[in-house]
Amino acid sequence: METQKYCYEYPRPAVTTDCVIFGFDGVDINVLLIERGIEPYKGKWAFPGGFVQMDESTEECAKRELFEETGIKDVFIEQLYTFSDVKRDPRGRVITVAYFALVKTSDYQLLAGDDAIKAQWYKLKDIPSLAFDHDLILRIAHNRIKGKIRYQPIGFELLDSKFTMPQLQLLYESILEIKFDRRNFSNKILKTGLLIQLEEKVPNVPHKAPRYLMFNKKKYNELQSSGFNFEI
Amino acid sequence: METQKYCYEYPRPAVTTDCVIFGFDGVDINVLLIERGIEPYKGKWAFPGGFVQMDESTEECAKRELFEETGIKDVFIEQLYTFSDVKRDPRGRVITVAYFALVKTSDYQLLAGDDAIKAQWYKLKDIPSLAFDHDLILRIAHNRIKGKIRYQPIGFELLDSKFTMPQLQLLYESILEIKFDRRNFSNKILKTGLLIQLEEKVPNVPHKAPRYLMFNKKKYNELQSSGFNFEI
DNA sequence: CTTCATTGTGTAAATAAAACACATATCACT
DNA sequence: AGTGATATGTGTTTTATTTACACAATGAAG
Repeated sequence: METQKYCYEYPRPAVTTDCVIFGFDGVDINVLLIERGIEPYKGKWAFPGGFVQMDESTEECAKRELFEETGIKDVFIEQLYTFSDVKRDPRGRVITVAYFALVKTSDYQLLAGDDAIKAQWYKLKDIPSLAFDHDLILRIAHNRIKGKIRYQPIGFELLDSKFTMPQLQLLYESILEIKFDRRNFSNKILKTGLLIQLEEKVPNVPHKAPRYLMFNKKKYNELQSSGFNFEI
Repeated sequence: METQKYCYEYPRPAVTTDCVIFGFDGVDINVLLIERGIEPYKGKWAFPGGFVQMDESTEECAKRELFEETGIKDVFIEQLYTFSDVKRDPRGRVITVAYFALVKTSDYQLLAGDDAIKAQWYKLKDIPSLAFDHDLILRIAHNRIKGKIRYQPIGFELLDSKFTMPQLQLLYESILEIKFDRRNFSNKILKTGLLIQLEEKVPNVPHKAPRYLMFNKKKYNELQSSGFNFEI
């Protein structure tokens, strides 16, 4: 065929990347999905992603596709897992290297929806059945951030620079899907010495107002380089 | 060219797998390496691995190549990481999915060395500089087993089915590169209920003989399915 | 000035981890 | 047979961490 111009001695699988972007909106954990405009799985939702080019690493590919399909850039992504089931893509042999990230939804503006590609945040608990093996990928990605958030203070980056203890607790609870005792959670977090307590309080609430807190990133970096380990 | 018979509309990277097999010989941690017989890196040592075929997953490929190059089979391997640097292979664009495993060297017989391919165990501390980016892959794999051994009882599988408490402690200490208090280590391990204590003792030692122990795999599976978490 | 909802700050009890001591088994040597 | 050297088996005590739990204080609404 005329268009089949890249030829090799042995057959090669196609290689794609996919991005599982978790976004916290202050209340819920969301996942960034794309509505597929073409077959296979036309009309179904899937993770942003696409084919790896010859001059880019898989990580660069994941970031590029994420930007092209959703308008989101400058995200710190991490490799999740490589999915290589022979039958995972009906188009043929496709291996995908999946990446994940955890961001604050308000930091990013999604592409307008009138495009061929429609990008949208879905609440984690409302995710529909996805294209390809993306249900599996999502489950593995969610497990990964559950493990990660307990040992790295990534949680703080999902809130505004000023936040409250109840907000922080809600965030941890919604990712880990467990409940903490309010008093124990507060004690444990404060004991790390990584939070700066401001005098300012949340205005206009019909009850005792919580104080604002800030994450002490400088202190965290110091502690980290002296062998300290964060843990919730 | 006549042999270039697999053609695609867009260029595709080649996909390979590599296996980092750690082997415990009762004293040291070893790594299984292959001496390369052809360019590039001819004469250098590298991990067993090779090109993914169209009818196999990357995991199946890793196991197949491991068997073909070393004679080792029936190993439980786990995915480590996918390396995709554009320049990581001088032959062209090659993405590799790396796997790792931790085994007992005495369980496996390596292929005879008169073959084109020479497979050999190297002590972890005596590893030479490796082909491709395999130094990097090794470093990442070693960090992974350090983390893994604390949360999964993989250590037990590196010893004979009958082993002693001092042997087990030595194994943990050599992988983790830390020392445990003999009595606390023993208490903690026994408290899990995962060890069966035999009456039989080690013969011909010039001191009080330790009893043999066995790992209670059945009980571990039961506990695991009811949500128990192993931790050292 | 009372009510409601929610925050701030503990303390006591339970559990887990770390530090520590003595009796015992086996071989080698006298 | 007795003694010494070496390493195991089995605790207890002390310390630190985690969990459970209670009451006073704040700010808006009625």
